[in-house]
Amino acid sequence: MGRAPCCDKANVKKGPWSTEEDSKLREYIEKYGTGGNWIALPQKAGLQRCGKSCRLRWLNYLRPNIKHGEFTDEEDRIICSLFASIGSRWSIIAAQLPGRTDNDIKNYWNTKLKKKLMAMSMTSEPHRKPPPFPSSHHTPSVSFPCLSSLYKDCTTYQDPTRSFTAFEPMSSVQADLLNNGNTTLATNSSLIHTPEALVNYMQYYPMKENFLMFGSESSCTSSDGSSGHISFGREMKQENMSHFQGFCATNGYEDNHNFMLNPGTNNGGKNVNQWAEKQREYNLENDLEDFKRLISSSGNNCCNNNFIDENKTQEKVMYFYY
DNA sequence: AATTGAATCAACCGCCTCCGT
DNA sequence: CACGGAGGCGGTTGATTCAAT
Repeated sequence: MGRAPCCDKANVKKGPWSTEEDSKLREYIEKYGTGGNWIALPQKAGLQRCGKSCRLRWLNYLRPNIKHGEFTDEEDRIICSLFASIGSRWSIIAAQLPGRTDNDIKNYWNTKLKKKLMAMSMTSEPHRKPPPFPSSHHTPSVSFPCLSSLYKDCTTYQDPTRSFTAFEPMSSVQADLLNNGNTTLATNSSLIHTPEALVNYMQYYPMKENFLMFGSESSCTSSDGSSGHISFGREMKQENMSHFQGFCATNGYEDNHNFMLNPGTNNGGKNVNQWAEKQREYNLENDLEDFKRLISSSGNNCCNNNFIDENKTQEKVMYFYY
């Protein structure tokens, strides 16, 4: 037996809203508010609609200050940046764009922006190949000295075309992004911060579910793990953390932060890194406030936010996947 | 002008989370 | 702690509009 429906499906109207219905709903809410009870609202307002439908209509269309029409370049940039940082958390993205609804942004992304970015990428760099696997002569130009040592560990890399096997593809993405010639990459909290970088990433290394990267592309503290911040990917639940493998690249592998993995041992040419310590710090589920701060700091120099200790120079990046 | 396929976007569905009991 | 109801969310659908032929 399934859950009880939220309303009497037989007696509610579905489909597009008429102007009369819109008027009724708008007038009622302007006069009485929602009363904190959407389920009861349609009856009170004289509407033969499901409460959820009323809520959706109000939030997405009728409420004041809703912005319709073309998205601006700035809005595009914000959407790209946040999508790269948090994935399809449309309500959170919408919260950063006054007047825009999650539904709007979702539709815009799915129907236009994604294609726009792809087209932009293909037009600007039609010859572009997947980022080559980095070698010792392919050291990132932006301050990321740790990557050179990281590359040395990537000896098992076999197929540069697809998939996140071991650690290497992600590091090549990282290197490519950093070599993208885009200065914002080095200063903002989101590594994939520009449309071009995002497209480049998506094109060759499609986003995997449950992928998350910790760390900073810029200076970070090294002693307590407090500098690590979510740079890219999606949330992961704490109960899944034990299934993660990953690595940590720092200037000194001896570090053992509470959110870090122990450095991988070389096992027949393969890195075998194990989740080693506490897992709490950067779980989006648990740290919504930190996460919000991260979002709100997007676009600011990372040294000004709470996640970065500007006095420390050691750099690190962590990738986790499963 | 008619047809057809693509694009758009409002709305729905079902799952998850939160909160009161 | 368990349960149930309501709100919230993201994915998907389908009607409508647009563009190409």
